[in-house]
Amino acid sequence: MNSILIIEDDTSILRGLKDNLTFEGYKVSTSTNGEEGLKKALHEEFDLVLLDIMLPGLNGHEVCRRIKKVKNNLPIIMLTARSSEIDKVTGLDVGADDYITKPFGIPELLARIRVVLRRTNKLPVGIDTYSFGNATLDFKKYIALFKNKEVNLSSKEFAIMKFMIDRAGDVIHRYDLLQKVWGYERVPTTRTVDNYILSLRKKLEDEPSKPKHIISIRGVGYKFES
Amino acid sequence: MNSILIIEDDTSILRGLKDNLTFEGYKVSTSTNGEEGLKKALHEEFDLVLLDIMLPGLNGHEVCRRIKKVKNNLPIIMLTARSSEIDKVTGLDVGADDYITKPFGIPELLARIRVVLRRTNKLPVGIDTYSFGNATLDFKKYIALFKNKEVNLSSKEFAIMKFMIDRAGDVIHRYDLLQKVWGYERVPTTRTVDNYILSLRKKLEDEPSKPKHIISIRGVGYKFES
DNA sequence: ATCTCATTTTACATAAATTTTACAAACTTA
DNA sequence: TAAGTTTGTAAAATTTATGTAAAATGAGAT
Repeated sequence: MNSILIIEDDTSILRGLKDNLTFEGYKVSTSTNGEEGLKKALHEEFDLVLLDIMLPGLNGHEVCRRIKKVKNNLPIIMLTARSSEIDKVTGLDVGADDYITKPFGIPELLARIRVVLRRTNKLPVGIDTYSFGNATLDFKKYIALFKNKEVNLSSKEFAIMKFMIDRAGDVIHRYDLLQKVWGYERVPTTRTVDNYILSLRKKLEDEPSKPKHIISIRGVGYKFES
Repeated sequence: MNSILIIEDDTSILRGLKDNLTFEGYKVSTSTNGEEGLKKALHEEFDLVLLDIMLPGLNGHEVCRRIKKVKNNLPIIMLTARSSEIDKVTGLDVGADDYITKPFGIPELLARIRVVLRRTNKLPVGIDTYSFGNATLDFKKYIALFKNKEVNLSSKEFAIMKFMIDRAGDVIHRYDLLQKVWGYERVPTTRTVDNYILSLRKKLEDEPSKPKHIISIRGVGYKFES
């Protein structure tokens, strides 16, 4: 069951959201002001935060920025009032994963929540090793085995594999990889990605030049298949 | 619910439009001048823009051009006072999807809106595979099957199929295909399109020379029919 | 400071996609 | 039917993306 934290000062909207999300099977926790919400987000464990931009005290942008500073991987969807001139660019700039404009329908919100959760999904809790072909990766101990022999993967290589394995079967755009693995600002030449792919293939594929798991989709990006 | 942005400086027309469209169930946002309208169009999410040509400051043509430059797929219907041929032509030239001449009746406007929205409708959210005849396309995984065997489609071929399938049943002008799939600047010989069509038929039709799904409309372009 | 390793950039080769060209076939129109 | 278009088709020519290795850069550790 996924847990969601809602930070929203309008109690009628808050109640509506909570009821709907609870009904959908999410574990919901709420907060009506920025400071408290931030504290909860940082100290408790959530899978997603719904964050209103207009908040008394600490505003949504600031809360978002501070959450992301500490918990970069905690996904955040911003709720913005339609009449306000807030543009989505600044919202996403601040690190939010998505935004939705009020008034919004619950189905739309649910859809976005599913997308974000899916996108940021981690390996099932408790399991932090993954095997494919002759390779086994332990994402907790940062140990990689190939044909039962330890091979050295850098932390970025682990990050890439994690990202791809979490989305096994989906085509991953080069751009997404750069955004999500390398971070926001950082935009190295896209060839960097290719070189990592090359290196990972060398380390984890039986025949690096005929990869079975780390596959190119020309014109788009790469795909991991177990 | 579809959202519409109206950019119109005459406040009485604006009010009338807004009321009518709201009543019809659209989510309506408005703007009375070019600059602001442009900003909204670019930074917020709309399904359609109604754009007056005569605007103080930035005129409608210019707004249209700039919107299309960034959001090529955001449909725009121009509202024009003069019914001169010139206006129509330059209006469509600038990238508008349709135009309507004042004074117009609300039923006519509604009809055009429906047409434009229908035309630009994408595959239903969450569904990213599509089947017809013996072919199945997965637009997310970039996998194409024909008679249950995987065939290789390039990313551009996928893009063309996506474009046509989204408009299934509509005749698609060669020119549109070039504009929308290839982008603005890029204008290869139209024979390029034909060659892609040829290639797609070979890959996805039972009898490539007697296509059942990817159909030619002489003098216009092509049409996809499931 | 020097060494080591991870990371990024550069450069070039190669494979694949894309575009152009050319001509045949089909259709339109007068 | 003949002339003029438009489309089908294959193959050649060109461009672009990716594979790949090696050099340059940077950040820590000794």
